Amino acid sequence: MKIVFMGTPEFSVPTLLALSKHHEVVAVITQPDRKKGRGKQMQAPPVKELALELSIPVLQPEKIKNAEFVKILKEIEADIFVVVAYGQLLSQEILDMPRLGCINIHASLLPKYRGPAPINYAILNGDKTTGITIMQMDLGLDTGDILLKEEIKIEEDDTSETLYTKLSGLGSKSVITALKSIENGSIIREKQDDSVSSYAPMLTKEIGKIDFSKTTEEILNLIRGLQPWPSAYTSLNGNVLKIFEASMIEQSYDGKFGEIVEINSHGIYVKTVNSAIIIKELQPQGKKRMKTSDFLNGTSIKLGDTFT
RNA sequence: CGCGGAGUGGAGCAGUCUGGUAGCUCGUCGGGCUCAUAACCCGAAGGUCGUUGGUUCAAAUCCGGCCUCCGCAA
Repeated sequence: MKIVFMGTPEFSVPTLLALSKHHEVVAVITQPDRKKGRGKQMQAPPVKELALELSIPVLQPEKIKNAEFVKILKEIEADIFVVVAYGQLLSQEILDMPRLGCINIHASLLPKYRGPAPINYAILNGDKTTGITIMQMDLGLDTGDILLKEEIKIEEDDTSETLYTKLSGLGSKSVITALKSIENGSIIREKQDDSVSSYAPMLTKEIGKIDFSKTTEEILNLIRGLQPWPSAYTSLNGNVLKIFEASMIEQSYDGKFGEIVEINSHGIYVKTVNSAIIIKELQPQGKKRMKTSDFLNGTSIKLGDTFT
């Protein structure tokens, strides 16, 4: 099939790669290069880099709804648009443009976790499974008819980072399957049940602040669910510490919430409402991410110090 | 030119203000102790102090350029 691909971040990359092997990708539409990072360096989206490697024409409209650009899109005369984390909303005019409409990969089992941060919220809420959904796009935000769903287990040691990779790979396989069914007419469209839908809003820095008066499980989910950004964080003696890896211990301790109740070769034990978390990997302000044992070699913290 | 922190043996840090023998904790290697150990004791190796110019009798330390890493903000 003749496909126009729309996507931007790393998540979209495996799908573009898979499509390029099975179909004719005639154009890649991605967000414009943006200033990123500390300096002001312009950076190309990951999808653009792959597209250039594959010698597929890249288009980067500031606004895809722009009349001028819509005209260009139309002239391409694609069979279908495949959209994966593109970052701009499409108009009805664009949705209607290709013969087979537009399909989208979403990283949750819709109608659960519509919106921009489905992977993170699956972990934050302690879900045991999640998955990806291929849907026929409509004007709403992730409200289109479901074409295909694939479920995947969330492992104990999964973080939003590892899940991101898994789901992005799964999505790239599923979209090929879905396209096959679309092509031979065997696809079945299923309406979403709005009454059980939920929304996963954009992440903010603020939600990463660890509240040690919560349970150990909740805190560990926070740590796992916000990687690699925005990260769970706390502070000690006025310095911000990001926490990257921690585990639980089933034992209750005396002391204030957030107090260091034990330090040993396993890590730093911090009291929570029901037990303690053991911090194993962290990152002090201005420093690199490091193992707790390394951190302890150069810092003088002691029992009774409290994270706030 | 967005704000700020940092580059010192393999790791994490101190020393830099107030130039003058390179230090701490851990790891590594050798030996000892122990039923045994990630524990303890003794000893050893390992660093052109990011790079490059300058100031000086003398620079990790003071001054200038460059490179790299990171936090914040976007």
